[in-house]
Amino acid sequence: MVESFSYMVYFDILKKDINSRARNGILHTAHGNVETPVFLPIGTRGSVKTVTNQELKFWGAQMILANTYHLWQRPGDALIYKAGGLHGFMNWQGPIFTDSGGFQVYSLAKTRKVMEAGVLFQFDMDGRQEILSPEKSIQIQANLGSDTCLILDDFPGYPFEHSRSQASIELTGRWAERAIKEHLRIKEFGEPINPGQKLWGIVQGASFEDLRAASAKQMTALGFEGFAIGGVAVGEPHEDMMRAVEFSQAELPESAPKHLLGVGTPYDIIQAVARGIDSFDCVIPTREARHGRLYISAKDEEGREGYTTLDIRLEKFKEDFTPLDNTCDCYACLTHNKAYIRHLFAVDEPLGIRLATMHNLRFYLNFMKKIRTAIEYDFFGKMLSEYKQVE
RNA sequence: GGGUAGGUAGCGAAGCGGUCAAACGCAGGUGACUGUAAAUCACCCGGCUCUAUGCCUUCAGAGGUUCGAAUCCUCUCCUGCCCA
Repeated sequence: MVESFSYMVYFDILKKDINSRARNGILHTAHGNVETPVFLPIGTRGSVKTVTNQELKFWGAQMILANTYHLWQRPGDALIYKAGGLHGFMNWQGPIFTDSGGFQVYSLAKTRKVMEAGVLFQFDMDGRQEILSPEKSIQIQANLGSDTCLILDDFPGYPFEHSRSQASIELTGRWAERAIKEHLRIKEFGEPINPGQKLWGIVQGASFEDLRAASAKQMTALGFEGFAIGGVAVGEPHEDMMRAVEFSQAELPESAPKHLLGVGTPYDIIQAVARGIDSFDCVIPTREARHGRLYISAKDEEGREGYTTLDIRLEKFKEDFTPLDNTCDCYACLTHNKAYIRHLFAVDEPLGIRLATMHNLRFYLNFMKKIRTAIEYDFFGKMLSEYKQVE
């Protein structure tokens, strides 16, 4: 877009790890700074399920992710625009990242049709059909006023096939050009709610080196202000995901901020940080919390720090009056014990999933803080080599 | 003492002559969940094993009828309710 554009304008790299591509940075947005590497809790429909903005902020959430497709369907971007954009509507003062609806092209594959013009969706709420085009996605995101928005993209599920993935990067590339034009048109002639909104490109190409490289080069050439790596965490092995990250990031500007879409487990995250990823979003901590799965710190036989999970619904916790995680400083751990939280799940008390959600989010947010600290004080290499899921 | 309704897998509860190891719910268990159609979903839940259109032991107990019984008959035990 702008030839002289410098990522330094809004992304500062403060520190680089000596032994890996991990780095600490600050992303400057119209709604404040974000320390990276960062994890974005997901608030698909304008709410991080069961939790308040005040709580999120208190626990250390810096930026949240919302969804174009779902907010478009209900309550509609026109209404959100009137409310002062998503920031005003949900009264979240911090930065917001919006997904383009591209993920729904994948997750709602049964009820949509991909065409060159865009994607024809049949809304699950009322059955009406609408086309989400690359331009439409940008218009909606402009009305939402997110700080970082994404191009509409297309990607296949797993297992990967070269020809299908090639078609996806080509289509995504054509859509990317249309998205940029629309983004610039709105900035120049429209009345965007957030003039500081940045549009990021998305690299696709599954785990194929040539496709990831081609896609990354194309996105870079198009001059995006940041890059997301997509099409991962669709069922492929962890190693394939890391290959996708490596192949993509190898052809992206080092100084640009990079987001890994939809990832992941703590292990996926730390491995991706080591490969140069600056931000993440994932439903794991929130969704799994509602399903009773809690992430807690744990050490292996050798005393190395990692994490494990537990299912709080199990009968074995019926009389366990100890905290979920005695190294955790979340409200749930400081105030309640396993037996009580298990009871709340057993009788379907909403407080159960709320406590579980706050714990998992706090766990993830603390985990990212540990990563930032490790990079800052030069022990990221040690942390990286030791941190994994222990049974 | 008389009458009446019942006794089914851990619990509740269907079934009322074959297609019944027995619906369904709960409890219990296992597994999923990665840019949220997910406070959800799948599977297991008498025993054995080659996990199967397989075998064994079950529907209070005993004994019958029948080719065949959780289902019908007789007696016994137990429980709720009503009458004395």
